[in-house]
Amino acid sequence: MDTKWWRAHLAPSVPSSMPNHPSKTSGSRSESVYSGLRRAIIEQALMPGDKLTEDVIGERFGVSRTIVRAALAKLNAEGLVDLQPNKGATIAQPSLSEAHDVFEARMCLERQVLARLAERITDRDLAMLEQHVALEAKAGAHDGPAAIRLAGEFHILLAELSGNGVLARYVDEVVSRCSLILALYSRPHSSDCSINEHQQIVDALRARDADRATKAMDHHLQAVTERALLSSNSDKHRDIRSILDRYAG
Amino acid sequence: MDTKWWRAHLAPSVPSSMPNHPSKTSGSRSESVYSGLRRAIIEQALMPGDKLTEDVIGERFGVSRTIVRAALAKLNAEGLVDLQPNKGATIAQPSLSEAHDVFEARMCLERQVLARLAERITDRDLAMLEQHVALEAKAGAHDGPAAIRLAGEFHILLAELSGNGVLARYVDEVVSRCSLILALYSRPHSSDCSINEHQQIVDALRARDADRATKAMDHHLQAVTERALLSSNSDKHRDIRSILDRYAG
DNA sequence: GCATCCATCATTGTATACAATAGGCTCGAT
DNA sequence: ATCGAGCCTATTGTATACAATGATGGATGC
Repeated sequence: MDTKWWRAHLAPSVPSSMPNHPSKTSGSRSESVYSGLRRAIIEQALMPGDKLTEDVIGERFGVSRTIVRAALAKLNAEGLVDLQPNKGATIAQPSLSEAHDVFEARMCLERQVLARLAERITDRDLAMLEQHVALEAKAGAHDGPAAIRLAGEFHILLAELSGNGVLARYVDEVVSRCSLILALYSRPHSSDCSINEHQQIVDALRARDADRATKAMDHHLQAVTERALLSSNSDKHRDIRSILDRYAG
Repeated sequence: MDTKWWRAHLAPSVPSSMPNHPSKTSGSRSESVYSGLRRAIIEQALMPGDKLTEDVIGERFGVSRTIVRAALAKLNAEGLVDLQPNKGATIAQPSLSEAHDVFEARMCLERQVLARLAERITDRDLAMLEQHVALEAKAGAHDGPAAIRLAGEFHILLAELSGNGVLARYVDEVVSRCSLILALYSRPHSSDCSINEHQQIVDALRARDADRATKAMDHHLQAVTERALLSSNSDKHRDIRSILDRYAG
């Protein structure tokens, strides 16, 4: 709890590589905290229910609470973080009902994405998708947290290639929230099956077969949804610090 | 430019009536600024391109820049406000391409809403819708800025009645952004036609006719979309202060 | 032993100070 | 008059101080 910690941490400049979304809260600092936390959540390093104390996060990322606060607000807007007045932030714990809503919205959005893609997809796009699936396969082998993230990013990539930025943003959001839902309700699944299903979607798109692609997607999401089971972690006081260090880069 | 203005303004407590979304940035203060600005934007009192200076807003709402900043960040996340680093916030000016994306997403989402509603709508829900349409008709008569807002709120109400919170949030967002788009690209339309079309949608829902409802909605949105024309307001330096006062309550 | 109350502490909410940046403006030179 | 260099001011970015709120734990009474 020593004060004046940052002076030491502050690198002279942090030129964050690539602003993921067009929307930015402000400078690159809160963005960096935001994306760090986001990644930690999506890779399930931070688990639903974990307390996100502003001071702790600020300490680990080398910024003041002001910045952390902005990042948390953004994560809250996305539904990844619960923010209770005067009690602070925790990783969101979607109820089963919310989970259902998210999946339904996701289905609806991704159908539209595929409909667009089946019409306008280019060979270059297909190449990118193939490459991504390959990446998934490789990461999936040694089942790192990266595999979880990559599985989601496949869908985000699809949405981005659709060319509709609004759709892309929403898909990004629902996919992220699905990570949370799986963390809460699913057994530690091997995502091998996912990869296979992703490949099928790409194949259908290559054939410009909107119908088959949609079917494949429906089946895929159905499979993911049905992994919703029991489970509930409740370590009252997990120490986040060491985890945050891994994501503060 | 006198400092220490707020002491005078600060009411002892501001028990904001109803938190629109479950997501809250923090306390009720930023919420109040947020919703005030939002309403001003949606009612087209604030126009695309208008500069939103933190100090000015803070002064009018009787809060510090900290609070204003949180509100602006949230509006930015919703796509209603552009936030450029070191240059501040302006009301968003969606490009035609963005406008198209928004409308496409909106169509997709609202179809899903209608599909759900056609199955599960109750008589009580229908009554609420009827009541709302009546309200629209009344407000539309003397064409206040409220009419614009109410037209949008019809769609938001539909989404909320659908029972899917995620869907509702997204519909809320795209509908709001449509206000901006209309402000930019449409002639000052009388929304009488809208009301009529809204009534048709309600009628279709009463008959539990998903198909007819969807058709009506498609037609309705089509009509709205096609009002996209020319126009561009560019008062370089509009004075926002008097407008803000009307929304600071 | 168990519940209750109060003191203490940890944490959040908010205003504000200070630094950095951007844009405008004056002034002089061409 | 037009252009550019350099100050000047308005505004944003960020850390921090202080207040308020909620949790925690220990002493007290039953």
